[in-house]
Amino acid sequence: MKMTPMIETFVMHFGEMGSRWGFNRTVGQIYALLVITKEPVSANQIAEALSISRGNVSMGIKELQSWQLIQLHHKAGDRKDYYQTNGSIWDMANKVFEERRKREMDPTLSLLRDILLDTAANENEVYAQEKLQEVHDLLEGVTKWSSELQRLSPEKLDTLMKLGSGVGKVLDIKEKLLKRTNE
Amino acid sequence: MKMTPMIETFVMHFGEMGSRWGFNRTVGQIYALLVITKEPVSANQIAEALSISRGNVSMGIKELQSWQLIQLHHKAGDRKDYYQTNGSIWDMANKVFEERRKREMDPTLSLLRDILLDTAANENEVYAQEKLQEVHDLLEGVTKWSSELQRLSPEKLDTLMKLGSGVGKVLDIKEKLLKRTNE
DNA sequence: CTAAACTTTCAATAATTACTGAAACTTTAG
DNA sequence: CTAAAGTTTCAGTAATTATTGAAAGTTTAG
Repeated sequence: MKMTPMIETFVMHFGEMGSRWGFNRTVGQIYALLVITKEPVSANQIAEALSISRGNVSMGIKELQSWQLIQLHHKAGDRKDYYQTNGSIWDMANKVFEERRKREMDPTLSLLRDILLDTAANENEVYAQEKLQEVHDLLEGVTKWSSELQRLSPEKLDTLMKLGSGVGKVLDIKEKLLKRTNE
Repeated sequence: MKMTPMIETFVMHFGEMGSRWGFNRTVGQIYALLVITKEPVSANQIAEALSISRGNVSMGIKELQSWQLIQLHHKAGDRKDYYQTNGSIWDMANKVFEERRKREMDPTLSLLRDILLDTAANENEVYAQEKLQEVHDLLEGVTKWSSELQRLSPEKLDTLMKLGSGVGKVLDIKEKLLKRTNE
């Protein structure tokens, strides 16, 4: 499978960005290739298109499957495994976001909970615990908020996003309504 | 400067997480140390506490300054440079978030814009461009939304976070109000 | 201006992470 | 059951990234 220059540009760029998004270059390239290819692609085709080893493709696929970003697809009368992306771009963003939360926030949150159970041994630790409490509360807030946003329907999320900072006005309206109810 | 076990646990953990948050281990450790230390700390104290070279501390400090996460602080009659964290924990989260957006989304967004200006050379590229357009729109939406959220006052943001998925109901109310106005 | 006190830079090297490819394993057609 | 067609694993190696420490640079007291 040969990539056209346009497609190659994107695939290579996505590879470079991959490491910033929490996966390695190869994984990024494989995913990009699957996103912009309509037909399911075999592991050998991936290896050929990206000029990487078959073994590397296998590990990349495993990684993408663990992120639930790709799907296995079989063709009748063909023993090869074919792959394609799983879900819409929006689903992809959600998955990446959730996976990153798990890797980037959950371990810290858990450690902070443990530390905050300990009793401070001196004034330095008292100050430290205050700060750690703040970090904990922030992480917990973001975690809860993001998991609740994910429970929102895509349409609502879309409305919310389009609203942008206009959300401030909507919050004001809510405040007023609440006040009126309480009066 | 000697760290107590509690403080060391946190500092080391933050170092490990650092690489997942977009900076390296040393930078994470230095920042953690500054967060939980009330008094400004000198570069030499940092090197001693973390058992790393003076040069490495210098580079770490440079990095943290570029993220605008720490501040220089001078003590009267002392030529040494002392450092302390800049702003609240919430400010820190904002800075990290913005910095990551710059590194993780802006370059891709810019590349996608360029590619989308090209004319598709064949049917594969037509399909590819459709997908790239989706990715572009998603990234642009998130970018715009996050920059608008940052413009919101901390109190509003707090309200919004606490609201969680309840934001759905508020959006419904807004819809109804709009309808009434249009009738 | 000079030298002491401090900071930064960067080439060399250490540590980490990713990739290859051959061997082991799995599945299925015949 | 056997062999062919495919996939996965993993030890060795390549590539990348982080760290050290000595040298160069900067600032200021005297």
